Amino acid sequence: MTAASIAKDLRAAIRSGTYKPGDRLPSEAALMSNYGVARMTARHGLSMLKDEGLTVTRHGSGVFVRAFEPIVRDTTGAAVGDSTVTAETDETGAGLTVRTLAVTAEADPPEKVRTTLGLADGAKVTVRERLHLRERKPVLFATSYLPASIAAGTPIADQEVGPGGTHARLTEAGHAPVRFREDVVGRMPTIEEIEELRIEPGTPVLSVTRTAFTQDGTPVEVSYVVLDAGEFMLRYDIGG
Amino acid sequence: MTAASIAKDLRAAIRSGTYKPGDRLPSEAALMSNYGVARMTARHGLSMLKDEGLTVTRHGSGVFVRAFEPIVRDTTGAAVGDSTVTAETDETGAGLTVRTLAVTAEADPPEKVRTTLGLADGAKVTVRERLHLRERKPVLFATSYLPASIAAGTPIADQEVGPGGTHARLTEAGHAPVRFREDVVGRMPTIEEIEELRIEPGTPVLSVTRTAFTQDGTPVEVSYVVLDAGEFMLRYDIGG
DNA sequence: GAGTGGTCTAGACCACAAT
DNA sequence: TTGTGGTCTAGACCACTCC
Repeated sequence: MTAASIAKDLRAAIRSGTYKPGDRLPSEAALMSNYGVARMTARHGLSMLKDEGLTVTRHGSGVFVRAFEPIVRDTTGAAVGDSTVTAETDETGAGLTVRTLAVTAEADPPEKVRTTLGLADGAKVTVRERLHLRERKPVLFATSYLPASIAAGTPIADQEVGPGGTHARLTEAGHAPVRFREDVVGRMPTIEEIEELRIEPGTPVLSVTRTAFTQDGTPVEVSYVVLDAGEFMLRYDIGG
Repeated sequence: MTAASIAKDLRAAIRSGTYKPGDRLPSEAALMSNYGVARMTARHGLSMLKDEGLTVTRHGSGVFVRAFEPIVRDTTGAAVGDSTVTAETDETGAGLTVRTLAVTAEADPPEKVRTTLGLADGAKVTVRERLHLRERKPVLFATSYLPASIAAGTPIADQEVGPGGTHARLTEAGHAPVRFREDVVGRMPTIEEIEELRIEPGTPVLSVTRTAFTQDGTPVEVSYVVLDAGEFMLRYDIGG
């Protein structure tokens, strides 16, 4: 019962404000003597808080109370900042930087993508991979798939899509996306995501599958977006 | 490095399908002899998988690969099933049961609620607390606040709100909600949420703050919804 | 160098599950 | 009763941070 009770005490202290975001918690050695327990027990108590996302540990330095100052991502997929911003721009109002990692003009789609886009066997897709950074820390990773029959040969298949992003290019090509579906799940990150987004232990990710449709209901883009849940709030405005 | 490598091996085996959802992983004793490590090391390797949400442990029985068969919750807040369903009904198409835990006709609002609803100091709110269950397992907890000036004296302040739920009653009272905002964050559950929703270790929650507005932009309801992320997918259809 | 967290060992006792 | 996971002890060595 002791590891759990250490966690309970510290949790209560954090909630009550005894320890504020950024503050250092007692060291393992301190907990050992305060509670008269073995080191592994003190450690286990602290690790519970880490698993709950309440704390972050810094090797050689200490255990600190975590803060949450989310980036608000609105319905359009843009981060909400000072002014209206669009996705795919270099700098959003929320201090986000977008880095285009890779663009492939023609690739074989994963089966899931092929069926979502309603493509024939053997049809190719254009793939865009992007990483969003907040003050140099990666916070969002997105992979978009578009039918190569639409995207190849347009700026969508280039490293730089130009002003307005892929949606502007799609519109110019007569495939204006007007309807979107976002499916959101929360889960713990994979090892790859932990490395890619440098995710703190105890932090889940939000996994968003976004599909864009034209007026006649044809899907023109499917995107898989993984967001560090410690950095984001998703905002959906419905109706009006 | 051994605990991590045990986790790595098992993770790879799960991903490759060697162990399928529901399968039992090797016991701690088996891992000890297979890898020639101490028990705590084998345990640590297994606990990593648990923290990643890949496995569930059953005391006295074993460690099992986890499944994910999400309930789809659509934009209206209803679970998507066989037919069109509405929130607040007893049985939704997805086999969800709604239990109304408590209804308070007049209560003092938390400060956050008071400002969101734009209430004067001292104004009261009607509070509704509901729990959704999937085959007896609680999966969603919701607390709704409405201005008592609107809700008190109507069926909204009763245990049973009647057909169509609170929104139908609000509409009848001339406060039809037509616009909604949902703010979604992912995080690890609190201890209370773990108990209330019986959440598996390594499972985050989705925390949704839902605000309903009338035609003239007046907020008429704010709801705080906590969903077991191991059970739900949120679906947002935008535009059209 | 002193203090911090990260990992591992070898053993103990307890609680729960299946039989 | 046997095998499983849950918890704890007491000690070791390592890696990182800060002074």
